[in-house]
Amino acid sequence: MTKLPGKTVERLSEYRRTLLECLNEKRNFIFSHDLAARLHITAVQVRRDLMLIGYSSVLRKGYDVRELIDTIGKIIDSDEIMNVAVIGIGNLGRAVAGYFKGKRSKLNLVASFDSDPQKVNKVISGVKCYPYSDIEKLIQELDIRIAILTVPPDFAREITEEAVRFGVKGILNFTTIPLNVPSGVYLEEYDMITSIEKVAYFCKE
Amino acid sequence: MTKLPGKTVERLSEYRRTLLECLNEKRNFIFSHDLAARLHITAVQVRRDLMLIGYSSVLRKGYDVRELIDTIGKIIDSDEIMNVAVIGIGNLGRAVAGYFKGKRSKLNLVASFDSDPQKVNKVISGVKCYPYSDIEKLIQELDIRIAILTVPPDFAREITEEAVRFGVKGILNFTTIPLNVPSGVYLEEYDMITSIEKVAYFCKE
DNA sequence: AAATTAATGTTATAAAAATAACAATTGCGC
DNA sequence: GCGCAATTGTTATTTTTATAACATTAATTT
Repeated sequence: MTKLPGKTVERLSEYRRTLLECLNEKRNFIFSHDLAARLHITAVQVRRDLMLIGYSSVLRKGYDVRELIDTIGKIIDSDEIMNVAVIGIGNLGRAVAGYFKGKRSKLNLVASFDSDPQKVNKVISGVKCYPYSDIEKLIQELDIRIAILTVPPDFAREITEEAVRFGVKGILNFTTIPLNVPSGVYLEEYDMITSIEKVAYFCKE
Repeated sequence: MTKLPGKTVERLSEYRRTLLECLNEKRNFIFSHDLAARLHITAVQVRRDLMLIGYSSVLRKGYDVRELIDTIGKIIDSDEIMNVAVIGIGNLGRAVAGYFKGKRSKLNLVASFDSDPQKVNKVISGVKCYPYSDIEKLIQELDIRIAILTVPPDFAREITEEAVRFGVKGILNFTTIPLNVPSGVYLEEYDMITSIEKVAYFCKE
């Protein structure tokens, strides 16, 4: 299938998590407008996204929750497990690592990296921390495909360059340093300061 | 001035930080294409954004860095200092609080809140932590306008409801719980899990 | 069983955002 | 001064994203 719009992918991720909550509540069917209401979007948006992934419900009693979870998984998950590393295990790195704990999914957090000798070789937030000098070896041995970058700004560029060189295919950049990566590597940037300043702008006056 | 597009506001925040770096490097003028290159966007995008804020350089030796910093400030900053609180001072809350440290800007981090008695009444990541029971009093006394929400998911809804009731005007939601707020309150949601799953989707195959 | 209701999938339209096109201005070299 | 190159500000176009419109289908009511 040709690649979906970025925004649709984001929402599919949200739909799935909402649907998993539904299962917890023993809800096996859900209408488009219910799903929409939980996420504060419109029912049309939901139906349009599901159209794009080719899902359709036979019944008119809403979507089959389990079935939809599976369908979304087939679209947005990779076939095999994809390994992830957190680079920089400070406060932010630990927060991110925490999200993986106890979750079984296609995304597997297999390592973290840090320069601090106090952290190296310890298990932090559920994942073992390695020194930066091991990055080459471990990206290859553990088949790490995704790097989550939570290092201090000054390290961001060189660490990225290494990670990409040794085979990482996707980067989620939480540093304030804009990165550039070769084509074939997907980069998603998230800048907290920008988000905070945006909130400030839109709530002033 | 009528409100700018959200994406433009985000970029203005990034422009300003890049320009501040320029000042550190003793660069007093910068071309649109230089600024663009540093952020990995196009020069046209830069010029269009600056057009929207009505900035224009008289010289053809690039933009006056200092002047542009000021101009952007006039647009995206509020007139008076705006006070901010971090709600939930776990790993993520501390990471966010850390960004404010030592930065003098129109955004002032004045408090954090947490339920943990170990944290309450201590200074953590440069900001004093208060118990949730003080939220009403402190939002009013300290004139807190912006809340950054980094609490465990189960608390998100009720804390938000309180914060809004007591006068908060902007919320940056880092929890995975979708919030809804009355009109007049600006809400920006950021979902790390979604970002990670998005990276996984776009870098597979 | 026909009419009504409620939900869906899809096409059409609108709004937002990014990109391209281009005229206008300035600095510079000659 | 004059022409050339570089850079800008702005309008026009394209692309992306969201919303609206609507025909269709299954359940429900009468």
